[in-house]
Amino acid sequence: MVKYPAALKVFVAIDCIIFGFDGRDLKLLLVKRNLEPQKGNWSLMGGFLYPDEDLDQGAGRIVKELTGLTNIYCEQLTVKGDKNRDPGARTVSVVYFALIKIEESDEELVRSHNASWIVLERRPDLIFDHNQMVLDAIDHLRYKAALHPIGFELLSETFTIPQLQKLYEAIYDVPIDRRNFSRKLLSTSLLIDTGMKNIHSTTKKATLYRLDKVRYNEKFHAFWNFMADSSKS
Amino acid sequence: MVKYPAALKVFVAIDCIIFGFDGRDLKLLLVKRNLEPQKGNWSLMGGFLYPDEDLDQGAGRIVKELTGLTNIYCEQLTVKGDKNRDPGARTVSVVYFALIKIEESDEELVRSHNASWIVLERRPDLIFDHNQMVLDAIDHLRYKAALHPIGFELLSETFTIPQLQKLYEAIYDVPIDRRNFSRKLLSTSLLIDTGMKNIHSTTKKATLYRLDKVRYNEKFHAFWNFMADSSKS
DNA sequence: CCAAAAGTGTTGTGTATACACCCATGT
DNA sequence: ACATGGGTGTATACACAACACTTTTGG
Repeated sequence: MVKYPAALKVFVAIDCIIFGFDGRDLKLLLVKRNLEPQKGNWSLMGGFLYPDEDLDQGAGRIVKELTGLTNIYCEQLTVKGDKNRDPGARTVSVVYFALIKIEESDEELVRSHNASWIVLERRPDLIFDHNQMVLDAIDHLRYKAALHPIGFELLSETFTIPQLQKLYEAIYDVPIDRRNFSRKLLSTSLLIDTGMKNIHSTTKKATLYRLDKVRYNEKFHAFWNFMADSSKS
Repeated sequence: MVKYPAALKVFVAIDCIIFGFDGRDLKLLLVKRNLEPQKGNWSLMGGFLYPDEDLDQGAGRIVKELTGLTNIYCEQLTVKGDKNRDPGARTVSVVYFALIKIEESDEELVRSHNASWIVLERRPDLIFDHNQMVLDAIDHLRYKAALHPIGFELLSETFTIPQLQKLYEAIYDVPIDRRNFSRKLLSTSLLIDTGMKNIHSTTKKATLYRLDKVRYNEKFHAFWNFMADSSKS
């Protein structure tokens, strides 16, 4: 048994960037802090890593605590460890990237944590280096959604192609040709026609599809070449 | 000033996966440990994060200590923090991914650390979760090299197109058509003809190119669509 | 009947692939 | 001269972008 020098120990935090989509805008789930430090300011949902949990477990715990959801899309994004990033103490923060379906999250729970869904472009200034974390996450979302079919994680179980298109237009902030988009999506064979129509429409009712989960898992790792260009590592 | 509970502190290590290419094989720079724990077994080069350094600085320090090199391609890959990953103590390890030009590394220094360049496919079993880290890194290399021109980081300042091709064939373990490869590379306008030829060849001498660093930096983030498919996150 | 949104078709352009052919070099 | 490897050309298929047209629905 070897002893490591205890002076090297640091705090390990986990911060979660939680994206949602309401049909028009991309949103972030942010917390208005009601305890020190930085009480009253906005931040990402986070917490310290517990001694008895793995990193992914910790992220799952934090997301569940805020939204009530368990089986969501959640992946590790980066680690931030600048020596002065948290003025309270040397802290290394593992940043997680989560995509959830807003309407499945527990409103009650969200409110009780003093959190809200905030439109991405209208987000407030965040504490510490959380602003940079969000910028990293937006880059990552654009990068990843261009190559892998993760967009579905932000929509409900059934969705229409026009809804999906609005999502991609929100992610990349560009208009997309309706006809080419539709054809490309249908050719992925990831969509299953439910036979139902979107009854909420006031004009022609769009077809409701659901995701073919088997094909989704098979095809997830294959490149998609979906959006022609994006940015960032 | 707020106090965080000190019991939550953990060790933060940095482990570096260092890739090289010798013209035929992809290689890893691995260390045969000469101190406990796991003395005599192979591992990645690593160390603890110092209290007065940022994470990227720590990775730079560790790579420099082993190779003597400073301005190399080095990016954060993942964080591993399974609660039992290091039996000595709860440790979170930040894994870095580095690409270096083998011939520029300091042989003396490498030897003095009990390290060697080992052909990727013939690597020994590594300690802790280092095997998984290497697998992650190979995936990442394939993924990234398919989209961004990082291959150049593994070749010398001047290189020939056939050399570059051998590198990509090693990365993806597939044969590539010489003519299409050449055309695709030349069309990137990342290559500058040095006017020199590879004098080591025994047949027709290939043209030596060097990287257009300005264009490289401009184009780095644009997708490349280089290899048709790869795998992984 | 008309406006607005959904669905389907066509066509041109560019990019990737699969080939064939010529050139330079050392033995 | 010939074997080996480097360099250039071309035809085909396929994917993508830019378009026009038809259908459904509520008012």
